[in-house]
Amino acid sequence: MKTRYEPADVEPRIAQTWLDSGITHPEPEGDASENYSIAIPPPNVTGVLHMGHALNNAVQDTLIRRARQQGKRSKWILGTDHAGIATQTVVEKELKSLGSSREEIGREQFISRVWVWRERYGGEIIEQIRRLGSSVDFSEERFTMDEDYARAVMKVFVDLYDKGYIYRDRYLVNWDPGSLSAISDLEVDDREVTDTLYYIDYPLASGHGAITVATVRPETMLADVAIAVNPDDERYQRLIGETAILPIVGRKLKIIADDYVKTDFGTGALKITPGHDPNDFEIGNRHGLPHPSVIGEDGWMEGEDVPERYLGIRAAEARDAIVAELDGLGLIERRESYTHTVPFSQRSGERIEPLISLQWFMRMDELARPAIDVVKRGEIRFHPEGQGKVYLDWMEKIRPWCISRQLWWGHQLPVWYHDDGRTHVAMTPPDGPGWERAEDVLDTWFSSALWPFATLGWPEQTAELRAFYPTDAMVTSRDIIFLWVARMVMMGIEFTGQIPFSDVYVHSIIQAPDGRRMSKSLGTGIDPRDLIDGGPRPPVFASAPGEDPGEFPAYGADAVRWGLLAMSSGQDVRFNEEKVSQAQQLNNKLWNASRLVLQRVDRSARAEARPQAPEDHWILARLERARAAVGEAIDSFEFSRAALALYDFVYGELCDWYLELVKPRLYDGDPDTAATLLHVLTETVTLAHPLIPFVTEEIYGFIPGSEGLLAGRFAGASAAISDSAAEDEVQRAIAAIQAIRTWRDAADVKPSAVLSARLRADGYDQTVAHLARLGRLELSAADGDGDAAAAAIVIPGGVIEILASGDVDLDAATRKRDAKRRELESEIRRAEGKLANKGFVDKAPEAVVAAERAKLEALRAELEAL
RNA sequence: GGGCGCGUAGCUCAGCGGGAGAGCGCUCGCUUCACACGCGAGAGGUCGGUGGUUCGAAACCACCCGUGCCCACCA
Repeated sequence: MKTRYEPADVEPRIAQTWLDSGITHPEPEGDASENYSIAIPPPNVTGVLHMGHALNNAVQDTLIRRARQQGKRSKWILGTDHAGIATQTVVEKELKSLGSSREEIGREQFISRVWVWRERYGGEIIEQIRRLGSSVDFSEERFTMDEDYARAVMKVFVDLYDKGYIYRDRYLVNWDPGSLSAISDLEVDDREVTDTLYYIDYPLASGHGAITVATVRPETMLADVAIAVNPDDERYQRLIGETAILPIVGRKLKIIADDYVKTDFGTGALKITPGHDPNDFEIGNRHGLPHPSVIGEDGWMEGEDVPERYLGIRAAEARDAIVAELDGLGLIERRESYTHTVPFSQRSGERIEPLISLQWFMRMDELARPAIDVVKRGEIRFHPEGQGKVYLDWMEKIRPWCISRQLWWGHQLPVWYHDDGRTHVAMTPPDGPGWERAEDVLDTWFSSALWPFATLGWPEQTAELRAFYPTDAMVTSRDIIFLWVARMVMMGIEFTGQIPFSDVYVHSIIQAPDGRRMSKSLGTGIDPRDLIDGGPRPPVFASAPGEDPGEFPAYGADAVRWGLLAMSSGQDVRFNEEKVSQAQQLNNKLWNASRLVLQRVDRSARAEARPQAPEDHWILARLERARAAVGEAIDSFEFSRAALALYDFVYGELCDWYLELVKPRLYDGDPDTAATLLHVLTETVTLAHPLIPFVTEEIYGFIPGSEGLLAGRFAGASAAISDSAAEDEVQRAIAAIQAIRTWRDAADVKPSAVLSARLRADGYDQTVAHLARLGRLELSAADGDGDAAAAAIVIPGGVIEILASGDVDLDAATRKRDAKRRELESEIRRAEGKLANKGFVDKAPEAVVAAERAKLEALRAELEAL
């Protein structure tokens, strides 16, 4: 065993061992109530691992390993998502670089090309997941485009259509001119844009004056169908019901009244263009207005309402031309610069063009109702709780979902249209001539919504489905609660009659160290692999702009996992490398603590708790507390608490004190000590294993008598071991040793100097040797006589008298004693004041008052001893 | 416009009704036979502000200031 733990030497080997052992593949036996399962949020096949995945995986692996330790059949369902737009875009780019395009090679060719691409690169992310140590069931990998999965998707579509949830309609959609597809509200980002707000006069039909409207999109005026004002707006009362003339086109526009119109914005008069604006679309519907269109799906002007001179030019050009024409007519009253937010496509980055389009929609309100109830009733719990409210708020006002996409890569709709206008929706094509299959595919999230059960073989009633559905936890980040989590709940209930999972853990989004989002293009993104195996730090780590940020050391997957868990909380957090480094040190510490034990115990020794001394009882009690603390933290999804509780135990109790106290007996080769140490070591790596699986597995392999893999080791429930007398004694000894060290430092005593001293204190019967060794004292019995004390160190229950020695700076020691006295006096005053307060004594709980009294007594005794 | 958070040591954060904590950084000391990715000791905070509840507030309430995110249809 090396003096340093080298994760790069260990982790890949251990990962392979786990893979070969089969422990991650449970047999599909029993039912879901006794088993444990998690469905992984399927990464995109185009994906590479990012920090979000790393944290997401760390959390799930911690949960699944803990469940496995508790003896449950535990399955972590693995798979990837076909990710419609993202994947199509990547392959299209590749085609473009070859000088071709999807249009050129045609749909069939294109799709087979995507499959080839997927074969080649789709496995990379799986490889990366393995490198993280994630104990997913690698033997069964799902893909949302697999045949079985596709069948489930088709069945769901057909069923929902038959039930009347899915329908086809002309509706205003978010049209993405970049991907040439409709997209859902959730795939849209708002960005701030500065536009020109034009005030345009629309002459009144009466010939008396004009009504002025404000718009940032004059080109859409060709599709205006009305002008709306607020019914309470006194300025326009008399005009309601009148008619205005649409400039350029000459169409008559009725002036209508609608509450939507704000009186304090623009002119208070709003041109109504239902074909190109979501609000106008709603207003138009309320008033039974038509919704003509003047902009096509490609962003060019088209339609019967477009004058010939504007046909076939881009909307942006049309805007300039129309503004020029209006200027010529003297109808533009004024212009204003106007900054507002407008929607952009998340994928293509293009500005959304709201268009009337014939699309497939899904009515959500009825499906939402039971999905709301299960959260309200607490059958599905969100962690942190607040996220449940976010979910409920969204569900309460859910809107129809546009599920068709004008893409090629995805689940093609099981829909056929006939020349004569008939529509056939079924799992199988219709008979006879004249039918053609719908070209559209489904929104990727439609298939993702079936993930927890379609991955287990649904709609077949498979053994896997029985054993592992419903799953237990869903681990995800906030940004896909609506896109994914909500839809899984709705579909799960609708098609299986059961909730798909009982706990939703919403983890942090890891931000760059400077608080910006992590992104490659910003230079803020971190590739977890660079953290694990070593690699360049991104520019954001530079101490000054332009400076070389250097390289990450090879921290290893354990360190990255522990670091991320320690960082994470209920809210977004900034990445800080120190936590990863802290984890590296923890791993190294555990490694070296193991070396201490393993190099000194006999190979025939076996782990068994055989406590002899007070510190043995103490560490066994502390171990149980740590097990309880870590376990409870994991069970309540408080991972940073779990990580830090482990750290505190390993450093603050095991290494700093127990190993130091036990060394003499260990060096003596005492068999009881060896057995107890092996027991403590085994239980420590077991308790740490869900958080840092690699290093603990490696250590476990070196423990004499260890059997099988730690990853498969059963960790029983915490036993109630406690020995308060021993615990008190050791705590007292620790405090005493610390006091001695502090005193020595203040008195300028060389660390190597051994001082003669007398112990005049009670309660150290079994720990006096520890005081002497770790305090570097030559202790003689307190017989009252002997040399005069040169100084006194206050320890719990008495003092240690230091006899005169050239090693002691008496002045410094005196200063130290005086400082201590002042500190004690001040604390005594505080305690006395508190106890003199009638309110405190009368109203505070008795235990609190008693504790305060005891504290005062102890303080007085200490002062007295000085 | 609604909603959810957050402001605690130089930095990143924990604590969430009874004597201010961790890691890193900083200072001093130490080749102590597991570990210098180490060991020991120490400095450093009017817990964003104001008011209130309470015997007692960093914690609970109100308001204010600062800050982050999510949702939403002001042209």
